[in-house]
Amino acid sequence: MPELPEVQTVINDLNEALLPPVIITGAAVFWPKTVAECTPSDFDAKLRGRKIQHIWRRAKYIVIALDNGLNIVIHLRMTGHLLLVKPETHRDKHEHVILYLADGRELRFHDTRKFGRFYLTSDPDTFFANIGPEPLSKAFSPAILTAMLKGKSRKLKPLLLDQNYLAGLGNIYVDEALWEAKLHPAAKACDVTPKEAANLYRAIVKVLQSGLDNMGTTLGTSAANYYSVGGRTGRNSDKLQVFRRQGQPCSRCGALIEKLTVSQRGTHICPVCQTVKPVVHDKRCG
DNA sequence: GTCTATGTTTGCGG
DNA sequence: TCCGCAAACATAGA
Repeated sequence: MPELPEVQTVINDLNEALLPPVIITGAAVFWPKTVAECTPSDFDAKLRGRKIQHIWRRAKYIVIALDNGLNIVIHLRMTGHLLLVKPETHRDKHEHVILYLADGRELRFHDTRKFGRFYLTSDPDTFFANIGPEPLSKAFSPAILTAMLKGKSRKLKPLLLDQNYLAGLGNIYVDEALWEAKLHPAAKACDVTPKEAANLYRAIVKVLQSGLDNMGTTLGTSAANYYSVGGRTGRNSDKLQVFRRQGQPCSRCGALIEKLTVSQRGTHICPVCQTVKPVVHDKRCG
């Protein structure tokens, strides 16, 4: 569910809500698989008494830095949410982890599908060693994207979804960025010209920035959908041009948006704006 | 009731 | 290298 803008919104809300720095007095785990490679009692023992220094993001991971160099790394996967609540709040059956805070509040992890994971690491650099560049950082540019696409025979959609290539994009923002750049999700990476790559770069930055500006994309109203700490929903669904808009007109050309499957993922395109590029090379790239 | 799809990631086999 | 498929789970919607 959450992609870069949603994860960043959660982090922004947490950083605001957890000032001044607060101490974790204990932890409870109700679904052990949520806490990877650590038993519930180990998890509690390692976090007890630690002060939360600050919270930051890498790709779709939330990193909670503690005062002893340990970091809680959280991936929300499809349906994970973090909630900051008063202790008397009834614990929902989908709340699988609770961090007890010294000021009385509780940071709870709610995850209907139980795909979300907590990790503990003292070495974030190693933990994130294989993750691709952050699209909104200086580590990413039109020239870098052009170089990344070069020689790759994969289709654009699975390439952009691959966190080891580029960090933070998921199904929504990939579809939106490809529409924005007028590129077909099934086009081969190596067929993208440098000029098109520059357009794609700008499109990625634009759709992510729109998501951030609107505090994320919330698609429905059920608990399985994205909302930030405190239950706030994002407003970016109003800005979507193709995602789950099949049958509706393209805002650029009026053609009806179509839904297809590319690399086993539901994919939304304007069939007129996003034409499939002809195969330039016979076999491979470069 | 039944069947399908789901915003993520990983691992397997061809 | 790349792709298709399955799995980890639960629920909403048709």
